[in-house]
Amino acid sequence: MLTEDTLSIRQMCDAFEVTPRTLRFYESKELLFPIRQGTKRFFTRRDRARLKLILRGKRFGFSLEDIRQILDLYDEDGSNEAQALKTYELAQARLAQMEAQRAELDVAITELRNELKASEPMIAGFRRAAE
Amino acid sequence: MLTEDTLSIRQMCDAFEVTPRTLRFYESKELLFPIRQGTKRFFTRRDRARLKLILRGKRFGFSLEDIRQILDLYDEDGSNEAQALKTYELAQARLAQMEAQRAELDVAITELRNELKASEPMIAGFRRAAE
DNA sequence: AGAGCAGTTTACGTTAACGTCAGTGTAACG
DNA sequence: CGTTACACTGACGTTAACGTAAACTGCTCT
Repeated sequence: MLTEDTLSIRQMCDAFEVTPRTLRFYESKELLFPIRQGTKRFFTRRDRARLKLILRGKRFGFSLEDIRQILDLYDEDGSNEAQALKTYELAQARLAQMEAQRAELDVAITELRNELKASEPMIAGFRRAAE
Repeated sequence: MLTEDTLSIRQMCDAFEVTPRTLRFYESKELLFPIRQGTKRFFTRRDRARLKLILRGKRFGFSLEDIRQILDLYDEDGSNEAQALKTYELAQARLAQMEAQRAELDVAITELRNELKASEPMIAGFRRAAE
């Protein structure tokens, strides 16, 4: 109970600067698995580790669904071989996706950087379009 | 008239690789102003210039609303230095965002790559065992 | 006249990640 | 026992940028 290494929903919110709604939402999406005593939630250190990774993933712009799948990597439940292999392949696919995304971003950055360096073309471009 | 320098909606779609729905949507959002003859639309060279910028803006990650505002600025008063500056600053801010995003993406890629390296031996073991 | 396009309007559907009530419960404080 | 403080469960609302389906209208060719 109180002596356990768990946090109430409010403590959890304060610790990670998220709303209760967010934590409940993550639970509904099977990203977190707080202990349910009666109706209340108690978040374990495992939940905290997962939330930390969830928030980091979000900062990187990944969807919650992506994150949920990646989280299984960190879970390390090596009990099931087929599952491990599957998550490994998922991670590989995800990595390829990320690298593609980065490549696109690089192109866009380079382009925009050139526009800014030239400074005038883009502005002039908008002028022409509006005449 | 037919001799005018305009394109039908289909010609416009083919030229820019967008759908009719997209062009109608942009018109409803006041990003484009095709001539309406009866019920049909005819896109002028001005529409084409604007669409070109709209698509470029989208590649840079600007929202349609951002783009509309920028285009409108020059509609009302094409020769305002302050407005040009505002556009420039918007682009700069967006570039900074993209660069930050890229940096974070790099970190994520590296981390995920490490995870994959770490689990490779285990996976290899499973593969051998599965033969 | 009929078929067959191309184009049009209207309007509901989609996805993500929660926000925002509304109504109910529970536990502790005074 | 009443009030305050939190927590819980639905469930509808929100934003962006279109997709998609339904039901026309208008032309042209045969």
